[in-house]
Amino acid sequence: MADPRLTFTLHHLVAVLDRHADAILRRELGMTYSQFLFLVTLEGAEGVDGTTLARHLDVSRAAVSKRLPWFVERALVEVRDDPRHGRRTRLFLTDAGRTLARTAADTLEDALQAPARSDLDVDLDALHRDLDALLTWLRAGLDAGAHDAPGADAPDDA
Amino acid sequence: MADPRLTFTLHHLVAVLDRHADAILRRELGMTYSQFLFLVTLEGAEGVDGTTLARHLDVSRAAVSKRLPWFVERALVEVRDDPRHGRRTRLFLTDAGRTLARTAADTLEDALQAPARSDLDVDLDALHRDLDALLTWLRAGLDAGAHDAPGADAPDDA
DNA sequence: CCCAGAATGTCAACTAGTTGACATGCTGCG
DNA sequence: CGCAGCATGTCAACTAGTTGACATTCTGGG
Repeated sequence: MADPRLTFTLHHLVAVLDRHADAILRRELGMTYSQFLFLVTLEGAEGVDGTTLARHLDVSRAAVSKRLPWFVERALVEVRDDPRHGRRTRLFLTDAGRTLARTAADTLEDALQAPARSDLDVDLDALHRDLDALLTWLRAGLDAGAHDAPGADAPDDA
Repeated sequence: MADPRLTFTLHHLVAVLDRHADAILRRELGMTYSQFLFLVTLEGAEGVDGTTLARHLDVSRAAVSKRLPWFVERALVEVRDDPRHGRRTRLFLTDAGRTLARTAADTLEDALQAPARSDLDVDLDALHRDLDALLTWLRAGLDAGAHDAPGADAPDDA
């Protein structure tokens, strides 16, 4: 990374994508990109507790704890007590939450990915495979070389 | 993006890269990844004013304004008045700042990119080309389709 | 020349995350 | 059983950004 351009391109790309997705969702659905991420992530892991959702979102437990009331007030997410564990809660999408997550996903699909697949001369699937390989390699390297570097752990989903 | 996995992989990859780079720099040089970004970005644009540096960093003017004293106190960055413009300042790396930026870049190179090039079965240059193409396409699409979506502007460097 | 308007750096108030501490509940070893 | 230890959710304090407002400085068209 003495030549850090690949990393820079990645950062830039993510920033532009996020901004664009955020603008679309705000305009079309009055929601934020990170609200979308929250809902979609939960959709893919329904019934998990807060700790697990935090791990899926790559965010702290406290962050999830602070954001939850917003979704509950709007009846997008339901928090149920775990009957087997007084401390733990289980999180579910309501029907409205699921519908919103899917509508948002479709909106982004139509606005971004579909156009990209049709007019861009890049094989997105191959690209995705390479990025995945890179990610996997990185994680392996981290676990191996990092005696003192903590970072995220618990290979539970990815 | 009804199938948002490419975006997710990108986010994940960037997060892992940043965490790893941050850990390395903290351990080896007692500095933060975002401090490194600040220095490297300035190295590539020496003499710019705060507004321009903010644009290069993809961050607000206020953010640069708040961070500058930290670098100046440590004699890594020098702020000179622009003789032609009483309000504007021009920003330069000191020798120490330049040295630190380069050491940090080399450290990351050794720890990440070099190993990746040697044991990873991914063509990083091709990957970079594809990401660049995607980024370029995205930006073009934004400028074209976004009547109301503001976003960043001023095609000045990238 | 002059003044409307834009650009610059900074400030205050806010936002969404972090870490570390805590009370509480569960688990398993003796 | 009992209790040491871990996991869970939440809180307070902090961090690094944001936006919007501001004073100040420059610029350009009458």
